[in-house]
Amino acid sequence: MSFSGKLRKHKNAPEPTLRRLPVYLYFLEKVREEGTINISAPVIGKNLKCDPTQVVKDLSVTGIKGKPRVGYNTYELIHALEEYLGFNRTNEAFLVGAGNLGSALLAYQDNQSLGIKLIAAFDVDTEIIGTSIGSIHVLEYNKMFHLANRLNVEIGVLTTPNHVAQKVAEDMVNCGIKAIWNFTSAILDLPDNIIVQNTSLSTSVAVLLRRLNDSEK
Amino acid sequence: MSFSGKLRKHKNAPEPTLRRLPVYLYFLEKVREEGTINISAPVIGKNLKCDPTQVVKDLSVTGIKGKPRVGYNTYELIHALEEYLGFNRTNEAFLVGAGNLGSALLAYQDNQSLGIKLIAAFDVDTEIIGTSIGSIHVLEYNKMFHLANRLNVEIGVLTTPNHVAQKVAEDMVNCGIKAIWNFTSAILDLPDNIIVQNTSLSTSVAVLLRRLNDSEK
DNA sequence: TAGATTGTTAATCGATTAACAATC
DNA sequence: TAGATTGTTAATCGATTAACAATC
Repeated sequence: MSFSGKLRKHKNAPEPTLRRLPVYLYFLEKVREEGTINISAPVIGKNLKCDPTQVVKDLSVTGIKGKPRVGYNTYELIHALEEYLGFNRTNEAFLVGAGNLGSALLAYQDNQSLGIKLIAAFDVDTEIIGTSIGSIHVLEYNKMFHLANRLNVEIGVLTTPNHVAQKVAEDMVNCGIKAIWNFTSAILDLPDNIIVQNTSLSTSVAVLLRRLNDSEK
Repeated sequence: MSFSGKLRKHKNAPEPTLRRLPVYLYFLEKVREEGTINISAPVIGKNLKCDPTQVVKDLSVTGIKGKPRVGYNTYELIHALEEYLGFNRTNEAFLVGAGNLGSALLAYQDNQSLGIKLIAAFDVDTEIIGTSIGSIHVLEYNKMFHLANRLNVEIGVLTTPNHVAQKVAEDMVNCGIKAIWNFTSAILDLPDNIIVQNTSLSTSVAVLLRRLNDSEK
């Protein structure tokens, strides 16, 4: 048995659980707006069409306690989820590649929170450098290196064409970026301590098509 | 033991496997361009940083056979993966909500295949109705019902604001759409036979932030 | 033939589900 | 008090990993 020096505030959630937590959070925010003060796992499960036992288990990772017969306090639960997921911190990020997908993300966050805050966008296309998307200016790519020194940005969003993705990712790492949200199909080869979160659209399509084909026997 | 009438051509892959298959496919296409004729699971594993045993198991769902000492024929494997994933069929789809994210998807598919083909886009905003994004015209939302009768579209892509998502999804179902690729945060309540593939951006962010926080002890 | 790789079967690991005691 | 719900522990289910025989 080992004692890791600093006490863990939260339990470590398995990834499937982690992926469900933002869904609960969105649902709870909707429910709070309707003025609901307490909500139970069975009610959450009914709305989200999932097993109430699993809801209880998932929510337990936040450390929040519910009351038998009553359920959880909506406000407390939202707060605990935001804290657990890190959504209440600023999480500033750079975006590289202000093309279609990139500008969609930039515009998106004006209306709805992503969980991270894009504070600057970079591109090499002189046609879009200097323009603004949402409230963010698109800057010359080379400016990234200079800006990275001043601001202490740890997250990079990669929405470039596939063929430059590896190079840009390496540049991001040199700028001190620790985690890359990769929307390209490129397979990034980076130091082990760098976190790469791949979000390929094909993955979702693959799952959708398969379920569709299976349903048609 | 039951005999299900029609012989299954392929094995049923677990979802984690399914999610990895497009990654193999992308890598193999890159490798084919370089002229590689045969490729083994250990080589794939080394490049994609995953376990060679798992590669073998994953690829086996396609039914393709490799040769000991040699590996798999690149071309055959790509073909089998495309077939298994359904990427070689047209998979025509409607998109509703030609805002930021919607237009990004429309423009995206001009450069790179999504695995599905968006053939029409609909919106209610008179400012964008009549415009073209990529090679697709944005049509008046009400036209969807008429067009759905003529074309036999089974897939709907939902990129509307959250508050209209449920209504649009119901309309899609009434148009005969069987599978919905949902980019909104809305929790859709639809008949059980309708396939809903949720692709929420927050989910990815949640996983990324957690891994980042964990890495910082 | 020797050695590398496939492919299958068994063992392990982890997540989900079920059962039940605690409690409000 | 009775009943509903939490929360924990055990059982099940499924995916990953390991072991090894088959084979080119």
